[in-house]
Amino acid sequence: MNADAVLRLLAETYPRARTALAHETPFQLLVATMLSAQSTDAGVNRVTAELFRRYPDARAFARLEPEELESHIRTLGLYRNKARHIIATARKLVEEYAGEVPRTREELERLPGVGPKTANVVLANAFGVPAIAVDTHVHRVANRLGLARASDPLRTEQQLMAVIPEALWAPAHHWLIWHGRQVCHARKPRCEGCPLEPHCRYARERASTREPMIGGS
DNA sequence: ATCCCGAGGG
DNA sequence: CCCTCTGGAT
Repeated sequence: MNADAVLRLLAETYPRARTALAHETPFQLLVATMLSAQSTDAGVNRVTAELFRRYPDARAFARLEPEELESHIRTLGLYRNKARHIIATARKLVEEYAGEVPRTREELERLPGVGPKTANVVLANAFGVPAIAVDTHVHRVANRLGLARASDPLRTEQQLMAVIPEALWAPAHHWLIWHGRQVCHARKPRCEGCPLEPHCRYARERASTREPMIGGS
């Protein structure tokens, strides 16, 4: 593997890759992240622009009826679960945290509809807590590049944090996800034109064996 | 037709 | 561990 090269390329391509969820407060980032499952940033940003204008904070969301929220987020998929969870979380925030978002992983994961991935995104992007959330894409890309080698997401996160300088953890998280979606697909990766191809173990195996051993997920 | 930046529930 | 929820992108 070639961690230095990967990190250098990461720094170069990151500004173009950044597809952050639009938000102005930790609560808004929490909601946007909960909406992002099985959806695109563009789609989420499109609905939250209107949503956050009308319902800017946890207190406003806590008063929402599910049907009302569903009508805003229907195009994002999984809308019933998302609406139910977001409202339940908003109500819990109002009742137990004075409408604010808690800052610990344990408290975040106790909110309805908030799991390890969502908690990590909020911790890293709203509260500056060092973390690299490992999802399907992060895991696959890291494996292919040789930055991490594990079937266990926790182990992968630790390996990534060991290889990547702390200042780059947040960018790396965004970049790995973006790259996994746009370029390094599970099935049909677009290795042609990928700036990492010369450093990528997967690309090498793919070129030589026609059936690479390093897979997705 | 197939896959998805996830969580809850059986 | 496996299933389900959903529309949208490819």
